[in-house]
Amino acid sequence: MNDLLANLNPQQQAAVSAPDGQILVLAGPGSGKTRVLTQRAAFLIRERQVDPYRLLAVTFTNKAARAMQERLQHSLGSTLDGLWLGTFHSICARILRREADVMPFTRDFVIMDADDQKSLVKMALKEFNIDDKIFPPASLHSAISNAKNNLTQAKDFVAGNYREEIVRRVFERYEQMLRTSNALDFDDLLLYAVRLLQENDAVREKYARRFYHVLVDEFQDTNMAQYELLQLLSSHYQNIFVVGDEDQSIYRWRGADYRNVLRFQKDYPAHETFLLEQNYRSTQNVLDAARAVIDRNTQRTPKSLFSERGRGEKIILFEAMDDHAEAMFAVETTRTMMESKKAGGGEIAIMYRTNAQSRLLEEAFFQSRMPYRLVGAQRFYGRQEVKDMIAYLRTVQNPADEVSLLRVINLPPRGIGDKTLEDLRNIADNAQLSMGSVLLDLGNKQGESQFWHTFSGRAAAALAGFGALLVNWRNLNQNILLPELFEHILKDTNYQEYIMDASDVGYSRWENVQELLRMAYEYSNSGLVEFLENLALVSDQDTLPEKSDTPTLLTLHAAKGLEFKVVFIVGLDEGLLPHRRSMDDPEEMAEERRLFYVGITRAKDHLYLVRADQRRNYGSFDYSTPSRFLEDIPEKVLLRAGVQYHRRLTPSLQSAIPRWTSVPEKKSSLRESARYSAGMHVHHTVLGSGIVIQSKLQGDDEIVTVAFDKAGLKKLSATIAKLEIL
DNA sequence: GCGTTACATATTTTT
DNA sequence: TATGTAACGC
Repeated sequence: MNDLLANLNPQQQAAVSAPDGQILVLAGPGSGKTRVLTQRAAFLIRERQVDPYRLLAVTFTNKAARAMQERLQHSLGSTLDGLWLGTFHSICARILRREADVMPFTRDFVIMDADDQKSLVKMALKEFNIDDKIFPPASLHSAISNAKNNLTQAKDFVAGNYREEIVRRVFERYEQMLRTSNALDFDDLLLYAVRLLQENDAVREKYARRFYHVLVDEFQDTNMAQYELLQLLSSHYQNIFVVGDEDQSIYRWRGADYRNVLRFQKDYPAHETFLLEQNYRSTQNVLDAARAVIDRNTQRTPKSLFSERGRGEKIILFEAMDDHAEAMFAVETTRTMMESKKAGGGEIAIMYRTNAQSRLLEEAFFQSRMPYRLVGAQRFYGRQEVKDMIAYLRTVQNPADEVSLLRVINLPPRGIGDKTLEDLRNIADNAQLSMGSVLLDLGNKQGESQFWHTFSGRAAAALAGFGALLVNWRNLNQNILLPELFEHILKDTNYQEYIMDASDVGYSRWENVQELLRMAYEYSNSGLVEFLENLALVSDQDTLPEKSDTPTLLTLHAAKGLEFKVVFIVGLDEGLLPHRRSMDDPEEMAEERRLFYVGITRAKDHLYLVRADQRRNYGSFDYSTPSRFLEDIPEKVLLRAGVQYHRRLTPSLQSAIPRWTSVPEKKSSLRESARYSAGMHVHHTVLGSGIVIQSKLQGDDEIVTVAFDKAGLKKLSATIAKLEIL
């Protein structure tokens, strides 16, 4: 019967075939977590004859949802008709659109993204004349978001001090603006869904009786609203299967609370816990380091990860002279590994704490003339031109959406300035209508509109002109396919002309617009509502090229869920990792530790931990000290290299540490006679001064790689080139 | 409405 | 340091 269980270890099998009820699977990194979740779904469908229709599977990312869908299809080969599988947000959006009748918005509500949310907060601040220096919009928004994640609505928000009173007022106005715009923000999707299920017995029963089994991925990252949602949806049958790892919770700042794992255990005394401790990814050395780091966190379920892959290579701890040398080391070592076929480019990743750190790495790649892939940063959906077009589409779907309307109403410039907008705003307010409704009225009736004469002649004409466009697009939307509507908008607005200036920036902008248009073609069969929802709920992460043969640069956050044969973690200095902003809060410090843990456990075979003794901060050069996390890694799994000042270590310890070295993987051929070592400052009569990146012995010669200040990177033979050690 | 300049600001960003 | 944004002047 059980080819479903065939390739699973006993722990995994037990979890997959666990009885009904509440099941908690705590799965270490690389222990086959996703596999267990997928097989559990397959098992329920095939072995327990659960109709897919009665199954709900929830993930955090679209990527994870898609992966699960594909695997499930693969292992069942049958149809998954009726199965609900999606992200928390998409599932909530689905429920809310279905039940919109009883909600304070209509079925075709739009979803506000992070930028829109920020705009709304700014608009509220402006209205209230609040100084955005004293109350930064970002901090107010995060206060609002936190409240919502904890299921507090504006009307329930109680202010305990002056600051909170400001928050309360902005919150209220923000909420009002969302309502009049017929819009929900990300947090609302969860919040309203939970409220609906809590307050409306009929609706709750409908869903709870449908979902015989609920399955959840990345459970440690759930916030309070998500936890409640799961409880409500599984409230009838109480069959809930959650998979997670407290040690990989790195989204606390977004409301994620790994203590939901503890709450689960408390809320469901009859639950069963399964621990997945066998790691199929990393060598034992990597796991030992990871464990040493994470063991210092409390409030977690102790796990002892083990691997049958053997000890493996030691972990290289490279201390560079400065941040340039750090980048150079990572890139040069990458090159060496690729050239010697130790690893393909696609199997190598360089990870860092902050996006800003990618710059030096990119420069180093550029200098070495090597291609690389940068994850994150350039966000397609964040591009001005993409946002413009989305705003047009959103205005067509929902003219009440003020953020979008204001974005496009004078774009390209069509003579609707601030003064006109102010009038429009007042007239709309007086008539108790949205600005969009007034525009539509003007567009429809032109001079006959009751509003026409409330504006000056020019303004009325300009507004009516745009209103007419909007009316037309809305009609088109009823009658033609989405991509055609899109093309009409482009044509009517001369948008191409507007963004296509002579520069190549203009051209790439136009390309982005066309890419969006291509995506619209894929929605020919569904429509505008679906297209917009997807744009809001699908991130750039999902559009990343899956496979590549070039090394990857990415933040530690972006690395979660991935694995690479070779991993570099750079910037292992106090202030960077752990980040300086986490210093005064133990919870945040614990999260920095988990972040490091996540990074370490991405490595299959080779792990390089890299830091720099001196790095450029904003303006100035600063000395830095090694990350405190490095101290926890047992010396026996480490191989140290690079310059070592060890200001933090006692003299006795210093002598215990081998002082050396050169390129680690060549250590067998290393001889005492190596004159140069990484980090040394050297001078060459022709090439000038520079820093030694690496040095390896080759026969009787020594090949030294030097990064020259002016001449760039050179490989030199020590017997021929005269290199003076400074 | 647009381009310039001065100025503040600099963590992570699943949806 | 460098980057993005706000305010200013044309």
